[in-house]
Amino acid sequence: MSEDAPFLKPNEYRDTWCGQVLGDRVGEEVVVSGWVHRRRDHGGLVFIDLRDRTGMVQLVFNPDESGGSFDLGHTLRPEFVVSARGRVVARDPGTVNPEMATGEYEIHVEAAEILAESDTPPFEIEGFRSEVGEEVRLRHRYLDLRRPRMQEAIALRHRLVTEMRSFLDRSGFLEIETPVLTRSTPEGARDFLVPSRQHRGSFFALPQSPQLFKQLLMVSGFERYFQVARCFRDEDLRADRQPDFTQLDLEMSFVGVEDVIELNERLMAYLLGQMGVDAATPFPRISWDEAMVRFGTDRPDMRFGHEVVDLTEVLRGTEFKAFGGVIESGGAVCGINFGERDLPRAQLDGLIEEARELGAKGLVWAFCEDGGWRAPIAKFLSAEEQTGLNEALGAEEGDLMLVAADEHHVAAGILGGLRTRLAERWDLIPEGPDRLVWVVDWPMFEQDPDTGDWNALHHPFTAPDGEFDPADPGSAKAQAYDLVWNGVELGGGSIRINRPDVQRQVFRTLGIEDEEAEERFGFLLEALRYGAPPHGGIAYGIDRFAALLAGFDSIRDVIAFPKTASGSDPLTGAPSPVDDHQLREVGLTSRKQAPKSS
RNA sequence: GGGGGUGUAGCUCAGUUGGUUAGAGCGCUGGCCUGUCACGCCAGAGGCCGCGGGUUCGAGUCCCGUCACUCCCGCCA
Repeated sequence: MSEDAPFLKPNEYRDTWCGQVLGDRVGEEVVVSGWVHRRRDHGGLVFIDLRDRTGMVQLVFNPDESGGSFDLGHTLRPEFVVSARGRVVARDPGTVNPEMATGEYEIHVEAAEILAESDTPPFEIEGFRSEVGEEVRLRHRYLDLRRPRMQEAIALRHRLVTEMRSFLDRSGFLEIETPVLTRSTPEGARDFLVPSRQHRGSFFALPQSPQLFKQLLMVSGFERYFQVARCFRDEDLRADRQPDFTQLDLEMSFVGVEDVIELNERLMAYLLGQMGVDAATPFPRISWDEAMVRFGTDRPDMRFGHEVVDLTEVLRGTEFKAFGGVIESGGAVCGINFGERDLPRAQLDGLIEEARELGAKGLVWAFCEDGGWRAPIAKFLSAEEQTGLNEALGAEEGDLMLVAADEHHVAAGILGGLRTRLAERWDLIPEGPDRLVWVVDWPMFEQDPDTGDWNALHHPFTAPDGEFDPADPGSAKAQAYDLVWNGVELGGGSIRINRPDVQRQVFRTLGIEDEEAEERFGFLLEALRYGAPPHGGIAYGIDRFAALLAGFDSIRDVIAFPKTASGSDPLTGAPSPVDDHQLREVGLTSRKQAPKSS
């Protein structure tokens, strides 16, 4: 493991960590304890790899030196918990194991004791031959977590959080806890509900974030707050989404966008430095509008090009109906040049299928050939259009272009989605530093195309940039910012509204009338009447942060006890039915009896 | 809620056109082995082919349903 071994006060079980059996201990008598990692029984000689948190060391059971403990050596099995006393010896040159940190040394056992036996584990703690399925790992998570890779990931997460606390402490932030049992404020994600026994028929909700409480703490005058906060959202899961997850939440008073960004840029530079990440600083900024146009997403991966190009003007008036029709009805045609690439027809068809999964009605592929297009639809496009498209996309001989037509944001979104998916498959990401980027100048609202309702793009407490004109919500910009790391949304925040009249105005725009706002958020509106300072902050996804640092695709690998994609825990069997007595106490009846588990 | 993938021994997987007694590697158990380190050699045990139904003389294989895991879309202020 990379971390140094912790201080050890010798006791009956150990005076030395396994990973610390090195040259300076040769000739000494040591006591070590740990788990049997592997056993190599030669009959007259038994080798045991003993593992603890710090690493591994080889024990040798030898009839000349081990005495009565020699027979015990034969009975050891994987994952037995063993304590052994013996002498540290430098191995003969021919028997050194260069793969092992302690491979030049070994312990010649003089006495040993089995502290606990183990059933045969359902899978090898460190399988070299294949990766064990995730369901089995989660079912026996306590064994999965014994694997050095998992121990490192959990330790890395600890170091990340420790450095966060350290930096913020030095910067004058106070860590303050906020309630987990709180009030449901049904905005955004679905709430997890907890029935109240003392107030039958009423419910607590688990917080989706500490948003409102941290604003209240600013009203209270703490000025700088942070929290490593557990958050809960009852939505479907993904590789990067769990129903309960952890945020680094922070908030500051008497600040504007620049102040929050400045502090967080220093925080991130410090953390990345501590964690050994090579990242370019300062972090560039891109407006939300520009990100959507150039990359088709609000979380652009800036490590590589192949940006979205608007081809609408090149194709205005085209004979090809699939493009011309879309343009006439106000839509756009967008394309990406993916560079020189030779793909069989089947893979090109596969791309069309992937585009459909992303919501495309269709996708056109084309190769630049002899200055024109080689494509199934080439015959519908004039020579001028073909050369114009190649020029707009900067296409050279042999380049593959993918083109989609739809409303502009839809077409750009599809291509941006393909760009992200193809980045790794086609090795589009060059070697080089990581790219963190601030996405700024977010719109305050987006309009639901079906209902015409306005929804908050960030959240309803985000301060507008400048004076807010309720008559024109569509053009209002927010003082909001997201930090995006290699295309992953790492965190986001905003300056908050600190005036009750503005807050009411925003609620009204969102269709929350004064009476309803009073009912749901009255405590916040009231607090804002008692001298709320200008304030703003940000929240980071700690699980995602740790997963990126550890090189895992799924945040489950940096969470000790995560849930499966269907939101259950194979280890404990949660969620589970509860008996009628428990339900009666909280005044509930179950409409549907869940099947008894196990 | 929708789509894709997977489900066969403890683990990772193979299993042909529907055809005899379902295989491999690892692990496990027993035996042998004094320098191994993914030890080696010999022998052995181990199966509800996810579950339910159907087609068929015959189903791991085909059909229908269902469950679990996984990835994606929707959803995630």
